[in-house]
Amino acid sequence: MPSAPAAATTVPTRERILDAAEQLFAEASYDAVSLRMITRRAGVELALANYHFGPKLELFRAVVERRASDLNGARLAALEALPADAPLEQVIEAFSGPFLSRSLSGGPGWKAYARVIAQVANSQRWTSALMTAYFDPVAQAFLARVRESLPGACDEDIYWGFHFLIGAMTITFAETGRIDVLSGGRCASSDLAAIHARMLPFLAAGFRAICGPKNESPTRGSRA
Amino acid sequence: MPSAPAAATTVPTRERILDAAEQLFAEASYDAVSLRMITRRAGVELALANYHFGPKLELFRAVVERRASDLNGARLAALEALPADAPLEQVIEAFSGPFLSRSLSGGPGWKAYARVIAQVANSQRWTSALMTAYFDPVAQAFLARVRESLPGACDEDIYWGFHFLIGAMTITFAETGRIDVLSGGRCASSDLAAIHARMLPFLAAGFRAICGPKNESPTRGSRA
DNA sequence: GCAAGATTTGAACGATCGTTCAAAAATTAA
DNA sequence: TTAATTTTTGAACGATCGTTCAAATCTTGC
Repeated sequence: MPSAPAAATTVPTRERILDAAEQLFAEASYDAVSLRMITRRAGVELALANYHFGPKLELFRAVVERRASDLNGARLAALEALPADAPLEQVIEAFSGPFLSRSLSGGPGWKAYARVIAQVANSQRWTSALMTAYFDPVAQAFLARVRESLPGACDEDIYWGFHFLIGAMTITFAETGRIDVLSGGRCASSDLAAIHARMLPFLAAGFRAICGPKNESPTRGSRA
Repeated sequence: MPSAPAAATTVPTRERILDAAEQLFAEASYDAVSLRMITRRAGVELALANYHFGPKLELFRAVVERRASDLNGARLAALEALPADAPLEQVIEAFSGPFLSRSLSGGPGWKAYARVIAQVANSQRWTSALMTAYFDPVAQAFLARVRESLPGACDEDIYWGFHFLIGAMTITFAETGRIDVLSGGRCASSDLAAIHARMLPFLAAGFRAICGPKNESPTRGSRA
């Protein structure tokens, strides 16, 4: 850093470990990935993982943390750039767009990161320790904007709408490949363009359906 | 089975192992659960897991398989019981209802099973081996009914709608507890009644939004 | 050049993993 | 009752796990 980026700049050990861990944690669960697999892929000695990050859990946390601030910043900027009367579609786009575009064209690191986050978001194991710490503030900012664009909606409906939204986004970023099999190849998990064209209308319509100003009375007689 | 259910019928070893495995696989990932943890909870010797199920992967598969046929049967029955012109909401209900009701009031076994399936559905690891084998046939039957209730919709839109639906259902059954934290306790992951009241309208509206007979041209000028 | 600090190495620790196996116990069939 | 079969036991196998540590190496400040 002081003076010599002359030759091909070598990637620092810390980042090499993070890159390898990110890739492997994207492909398998936390427990299925060993520190030896990570350091082997990074091309460094096993003990360096502990030297730079401490216990394994801290390394995983560091993987989640590394790109979180950039993602959160982009999301917040997109939310703040919205006009005061932005329609729901634009609000959702401000939340999902930064993640989608990074996963689509941010390089293999972001692609892997998106899958790691999908794994984190779908397991109760990481909810309090990771999701709450790194993603809830932005989620709250997003929900505040959703509230503005759905006047009259009650908070609970909005929270549940957000819950379904996170589920749809999560399985999308997880890229399980099930839709590829199910559709006989007509759809591809990796086709983020197809996703982008459909996810927004789907989620916005869903939100509006449950956040309408008057829900039918829950004690309504009809049982169907 | 032959003649003597006289005293308190003891649970066969095979099922005790399956029950313990189901509980533990619901709480943690496949790799985080060891055969020793399973047999310890089941109160049997370690070697019995291998004796009855073979390798660990086969035990996991057996856990998934055990309740699959009952669930699939209930789903297919609900689909076939629909009138020919059933609206989309009823079709989705026929698919989600049997799972929701079992998770809600089918006992702790079904509750755990729902979380295991959520885990399976969200990881590419199990897609081909488990999801395709046990759940794709019913999914195809469901999609056929969806197609009928959305005349004019193209297949790709329906597949992507199903994809988002599975994502929303998956994160719901996973019960990560994130919505509990995010909402400050106003919503509960385990409140399946609240879910049931909102998931159907949300998903049906989403389907209709992307399966409309005419999508707006993707090259439409407006960039918002 | 030389001392001080940061980084890397290589090996080892105890623990736990999935799996295997021969012998004991329980069950079934005759 | 005996013989055949199924089920259970208890112990061990080699392998891999996360973590630790002292020594070696590299980097930095003087």
